[in-house]
Amino acid sequence: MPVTIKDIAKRTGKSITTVSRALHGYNDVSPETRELIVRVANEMGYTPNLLAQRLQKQRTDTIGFILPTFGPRFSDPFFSEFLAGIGSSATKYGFDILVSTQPPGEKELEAYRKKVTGRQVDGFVLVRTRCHDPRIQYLRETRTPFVAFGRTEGEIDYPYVDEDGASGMRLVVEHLVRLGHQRIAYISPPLIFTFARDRLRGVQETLSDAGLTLPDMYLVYGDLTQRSGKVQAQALLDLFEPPTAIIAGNDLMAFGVMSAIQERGWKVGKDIAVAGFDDIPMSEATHPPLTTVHQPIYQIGSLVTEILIKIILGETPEQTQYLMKPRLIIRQSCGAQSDH
Amino acid sequence: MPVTIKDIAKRTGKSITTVSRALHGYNDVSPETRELIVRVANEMGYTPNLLAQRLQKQRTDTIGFILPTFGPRFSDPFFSEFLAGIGSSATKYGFDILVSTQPPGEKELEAYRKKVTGRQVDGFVLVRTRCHDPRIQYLRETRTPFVAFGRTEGEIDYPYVDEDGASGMRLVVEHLVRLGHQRIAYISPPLIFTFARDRLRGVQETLSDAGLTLPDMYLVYGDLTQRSGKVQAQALLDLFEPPTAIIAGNDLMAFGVMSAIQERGWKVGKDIAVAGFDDIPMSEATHPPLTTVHQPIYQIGSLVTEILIKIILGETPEQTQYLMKPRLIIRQSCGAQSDH
DNA sequence: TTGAAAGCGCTAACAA
DNA sequence: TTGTTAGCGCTTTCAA
Repeated sequence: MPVTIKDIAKRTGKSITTVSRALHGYNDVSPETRELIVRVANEMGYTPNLLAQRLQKQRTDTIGFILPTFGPRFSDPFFSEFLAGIGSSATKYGFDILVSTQPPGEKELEAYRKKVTGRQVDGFVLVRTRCHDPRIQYLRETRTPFVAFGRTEGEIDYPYVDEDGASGMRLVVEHLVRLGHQRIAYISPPLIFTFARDRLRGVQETLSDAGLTLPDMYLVYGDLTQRSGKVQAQALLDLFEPPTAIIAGNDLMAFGVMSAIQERGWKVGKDIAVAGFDDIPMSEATHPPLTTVHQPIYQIGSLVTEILIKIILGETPEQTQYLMKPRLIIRQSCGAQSDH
Repeated sequence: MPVTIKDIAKRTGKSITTVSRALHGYNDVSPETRELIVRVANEMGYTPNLLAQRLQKQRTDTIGFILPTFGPRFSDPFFSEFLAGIGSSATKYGFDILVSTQPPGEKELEAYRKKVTGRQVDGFVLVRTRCHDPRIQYLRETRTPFVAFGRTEGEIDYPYVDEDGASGMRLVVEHLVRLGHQRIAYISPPLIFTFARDRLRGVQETLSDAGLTLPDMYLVYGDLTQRSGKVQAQALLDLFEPPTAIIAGNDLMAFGVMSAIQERGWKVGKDIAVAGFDDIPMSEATHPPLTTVHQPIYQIGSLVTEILIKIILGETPEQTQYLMKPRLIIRQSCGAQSDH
């Protein structure tokens, strides 16, 4: 049986109230009493029942995070790293993380609703925002605190952290153009995601600034997995006039592109250039190492969570919308030598 | 303000008790009363306060999972997939998952203790068990339900699911020996992990059964990351008599090995064979696709959680210790053609 | 400086 | 079939 303040009260001959106050370090308890109570509490191995504490306080010190899983082979390294980032801030502020898994769709909102109305969490961290995101709408309506990694379309005002995907792609395209590429293809993630539209826009605009275009046959779509990157790349390579460079909307797909190329006996970075986006740890260990746009996922997870917690605590964060400037990591997959 | 049963009681003119009973579908409530209460509850948008419910029930319907993070670039895809597996079972039984992050070490046990004594969780899912695992000792002492993915050393009896790593490595080594390899090197994960010892044992025993050995210079250690796989492989390739095959203790390190080989202009699967362990999704998309041992991470996560929940619910699972038989996935990184 | 008492929202034993 | 009452473990007003 776990120790309660009642047990401590009995043991010390003090009242429950006094015990509670002593344990919280209030100054309306005599030093001797406090000393006694604290000592006994330690001896008995007391730790507060957080459920009771929270019921009383009407605050859970818990943030919610719902993983958008897509079935068994769901292993985007993104989420491990992001979760680690959330965890670092949560721990720092003594918050817990309540995680559940739920594929986007009908029942998704239900999962959020249950946690909100069940008063299980004080707020949410959102990822993979969509252009029209029902989650954001719902959380705003219910005035539930949340911070998102990613933006939506339209003029809705809410706290977010995002990386400027358009600028990121600008760096990539400019790099390729500088290397002399004219026929550049792009494998885009599904356009329901806002980041996908941003990145596509970045590709198109930069291409057009350089006097080039992204013809329809060079624009294909993948589902963010390596497998789809490979499949789409195969189609691109089968074209009568295949591209000389392929940009993938994320690193995972870029890996697929590389293996499609290598399967034909061609050399990545020599016969054909490949670039990705995200700079997941694995991208420096591929052959050749992947040129990509760095995205500090851990730091973003950590920042998002910190903002959220401040909002929950009623502090007003000095800034609630961050648009991070991306950085191009030049490795060897585009043929250029690394700069450092 | 959220709706409580008190509000419903007031509105319907019934007592709090009756409302509670009607909402739970007890049969000692008249049909009309029940119908009325349920209707009003829906109208008012009632959902129970889970905190209160749990405080009363003395059960949290929550399982704990502590991620062993190792700093910013923590993105082992293993955890995403495993967590998705946990989530699938948890959702099925209406359980929540409380996640926190904590690197192994001094404060690790503290993290478990806080959740246990704070009565925040009903039990734990453990991963990456170590040969002598303080977490298991602690949870057993406090009689906290838990199920582990992985075993420990010694004769401690507890519920676990594990894959037979020794048999897995046997399949790999036999495959390589069959292909004619005599000089086989092995990059082992840190031996504090039980799975690392199992896999090493499997390599050594099978080698010795085949009349071969694993000389000291062919046994090196990595930390499970691609980077370390690469570094260790470079050392192996620099040997006066380099191995003709390199087995990595996990897929991530195997990727590192492949890129070390390719960096020298050699061909994986032709000049030198490479094998991994885990069969993470990415391993079929590398170039060449990686021969490895399949580990159904999602299913294991799901099974572990299901067993745990049954234990928590007081049911006696028919079986609490699973040792899964591994399956070799032959792709092209060892030079053999895929079977299917 | 201390304690009695109320209440957070809920469940359940008991009585009516 | 229904309501009264107590209590889960805690915090906090209020009065002493």
